[in-house]
Amino acid sequence: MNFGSTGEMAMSSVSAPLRGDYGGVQISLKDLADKLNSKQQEAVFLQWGPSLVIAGAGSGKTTVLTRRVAYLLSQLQQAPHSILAVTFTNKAAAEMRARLEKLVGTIVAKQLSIGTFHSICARLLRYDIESYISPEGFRWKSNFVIYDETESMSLIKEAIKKLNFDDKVFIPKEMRHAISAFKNDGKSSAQCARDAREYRDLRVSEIFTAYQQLLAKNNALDFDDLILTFTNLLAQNAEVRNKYRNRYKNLLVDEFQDTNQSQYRMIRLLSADEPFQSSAEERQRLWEGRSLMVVGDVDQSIYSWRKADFRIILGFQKDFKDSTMIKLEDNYRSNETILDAANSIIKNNSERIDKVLRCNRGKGDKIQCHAGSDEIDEAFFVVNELKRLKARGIALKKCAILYRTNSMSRAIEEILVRSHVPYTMAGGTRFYERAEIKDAISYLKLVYNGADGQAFLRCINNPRRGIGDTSLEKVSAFASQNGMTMLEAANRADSVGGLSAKAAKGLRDFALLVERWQNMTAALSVSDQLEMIMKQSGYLPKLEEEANSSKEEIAQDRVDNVKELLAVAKEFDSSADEPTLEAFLTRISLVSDLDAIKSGADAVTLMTLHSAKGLEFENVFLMGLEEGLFPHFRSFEAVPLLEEERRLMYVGVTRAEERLYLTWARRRSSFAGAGGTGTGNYTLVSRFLTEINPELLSGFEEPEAFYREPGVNNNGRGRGYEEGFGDKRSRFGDRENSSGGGYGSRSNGSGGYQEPSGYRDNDYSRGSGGSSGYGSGSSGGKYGSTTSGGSRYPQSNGAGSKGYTPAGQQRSGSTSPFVAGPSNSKPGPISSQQAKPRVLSRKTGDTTPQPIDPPVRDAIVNTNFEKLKSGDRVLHSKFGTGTVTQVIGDGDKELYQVEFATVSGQRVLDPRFAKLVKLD
DNA sequence: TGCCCGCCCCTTTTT
DNA sequence: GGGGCGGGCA
Repeated sequence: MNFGSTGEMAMSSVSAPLRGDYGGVQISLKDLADKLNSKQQEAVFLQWGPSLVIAGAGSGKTTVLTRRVAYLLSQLQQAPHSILAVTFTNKAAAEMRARLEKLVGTIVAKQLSIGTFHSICARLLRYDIESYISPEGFRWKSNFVIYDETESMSLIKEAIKKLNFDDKVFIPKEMRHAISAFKNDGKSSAQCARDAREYRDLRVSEIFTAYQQLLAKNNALDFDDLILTFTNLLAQNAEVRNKYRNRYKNLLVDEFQDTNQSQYRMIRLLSADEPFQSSAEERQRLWEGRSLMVVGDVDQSIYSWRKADFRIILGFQKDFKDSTMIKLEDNYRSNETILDAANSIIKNNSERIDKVLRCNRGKGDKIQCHAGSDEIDEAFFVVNELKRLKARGIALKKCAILYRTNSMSRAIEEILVRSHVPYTMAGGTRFYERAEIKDAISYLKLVYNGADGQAFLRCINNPRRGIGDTSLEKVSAFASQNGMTMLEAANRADSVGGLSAKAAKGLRDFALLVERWQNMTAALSVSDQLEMIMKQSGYLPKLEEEANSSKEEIAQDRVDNVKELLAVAKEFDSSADEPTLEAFLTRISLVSDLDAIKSGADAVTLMTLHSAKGLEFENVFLMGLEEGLFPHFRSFEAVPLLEEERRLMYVGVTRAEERLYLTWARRRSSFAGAGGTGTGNYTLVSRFLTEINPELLSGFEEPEAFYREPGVNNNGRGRGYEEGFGDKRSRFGDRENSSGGGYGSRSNGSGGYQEPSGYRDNDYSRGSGGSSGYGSGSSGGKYGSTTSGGSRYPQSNGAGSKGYTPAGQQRSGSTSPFVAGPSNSKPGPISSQQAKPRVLSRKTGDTTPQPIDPPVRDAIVNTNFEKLKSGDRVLHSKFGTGTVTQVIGDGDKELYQVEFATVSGQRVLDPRFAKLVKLD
């Protein structure tokens, strides 16, 4: 494949549509080309036909896409409704729309179809799904609902149960995953049944079929169905296919590297008749008046777990023979240091399109690295750097904290809250996943689609209507016997045998209530409906009563959340183009919390690396750079998985414009982290960090050297954290210079510290012994990797990583000058115990110079805990809320006596260690 | 029917 | 270490 050529410019000339069709957008070529480089211009000014734009990180991809749309409108005189732009997230869609509004005006922009694959498919299916019959013979009605993971999971369970399969053998979660994978590959259950060769495959296909049947029965689709169903519909129904083909003559697809087979098939079906076999002339005729532009970057493909397949992008030119390829390699986002780091990381991957990011900016600061002693310490480092940046006049909203897994947000959040640094977070406890929100939405879903059994079950006895599981089973059986929905069966509760009078009445009353709401749908706005339903159902009164009577604050939160949903509905009523219940439910089903990030307030942004794709920040903190966490231990199994992790690292690094911080914790106490079995595992720094040219880094040493730091660190940290970068750099530079011989004297001067490379060794052996650490050795174990022996590294990391060796193996312990350390630490066999005395010695006020871990925490904790006074209300992570009853001591040694409602008696807490958050 | 206890699994990443 | 779910008991 020749990725070097840029191909032909045009396939044909413009054929002008009727005047006015294109909304009268007039933008001159000069304006369209303004500030674009030649490659960008080339992409914007392409004529008809298919094209592939390889757009490196920060290469102005979104600008090209929006200008391209403007060009289609103004120069190729395309009608706004002929343009379909597909993005990967709702947020990206919103941003593209906003930028287009500025470019071509609100009225025209409103007529453009911009959205995610899911939202576009959901919208189009509303019109045409009734003409669709699935390969299994199932049908849906236009008022289908979209099932989220939980709802789809209960259907999976139901399917397994219905088939009398053992859910220990066919684990629902695995089944759901398998079915999702099939769907993303474009496979129906009928196809799976045909393809099945083994017993298990066949059973899985049966579960798949049963699941689809249940979905149809509930008139529901899951996320994957949205795309697959629409794609199948296009393939199946020529009339529908032609309708959309004639309408959407100009397709643009962003983040094309994250497209899966099902999505790609949809694009092909929409774009032009199979161009694969035809002659060049035929193809030219087919593409006359049509265009397709896909934009992507293989190096940023991070969704293979969702069956995204970046090989699609590699094969695009084969599938679309006449496609033009343009590479955008000029990066306008990051400084040279950051780009060099990004390039040095990604070059370790084998499967890529050759591409180099060229820098258009200055060198910039070195990348700041920091090893925290644990995740709290790591978080403190980040927060203190944030504060320092802020003090230098840098707005918090220009900063982002990125991490591999959502669970990592807890530590940093805690410190942010405690330090009064405002933040916004994507993900975490999701609003739409809260029980009360799902309850409220279920009521709406049931009103909208009476067939929705999941919604029915969620609402029927909530609030209590005296209808228990036994009664519901009878209703359910009656419903399926008579081909009814649960709601219909409830309406005929009298005919259902064996119900108590109370249950029967409850069911009937409920059915009537829902019916009444259904009749009022057309007359009321969404928010009015929701408000009415919440009141008349007794749901909101119940919550309010709980909030009033219960001492739990959570009860009040529930009320507030429902009111928040009401506010969302009100906002929707006033802003949506089509403020219908249907549109509201569709939107709610497809939003993610990523979309909710506010850009107004000055707050630091917290999100996962995945969520960060497509965004940019002046200052980026990348946390948790530890083997097992990032790269995640699940990726150790195979090279392609590891390469995806590396791409994720590449994405993270290239988010930064000016400053990049890379941090990790030498010990992580969360359950996850190093993939261990629980508390306090020692970690290894991520291999990705070692892949970066050391000259670009400040504060990073090869792992075995970490533990020689004490002398240096004491000096440095004695001066606290309120110093500039320059200081730090020189400090580390110092150490670099002295590496080789200077440690001996240094250690004497500082009292030294037990060389701990041994305990790391020891930690390994514990790890491989199976009790802790990752790669627990057992091949069948949940966390078992392909790791063998004492090495925690997979055997398969040959693909480009620089032969990284764990520190403990490189240096086997006793050659270090530190071994002959202070008298209070014994040389010789090193046990894991020795990790602990470091902390203990601190507490006893030992005057010997401190090892590296505690001073970090202390230096920061001392200066940052919040001064409390008697009467203050505080929140403790474990004991809940309480009131300060007494302040003991003063200054940095203040202790607080706190009375907690949940814990009998009072407790004296040291604010330096206890996590106390003042409640305002 | 509702509550409580104990167990199990969890922590990739998202539409 | 914790949350969610299921089973058993009041």
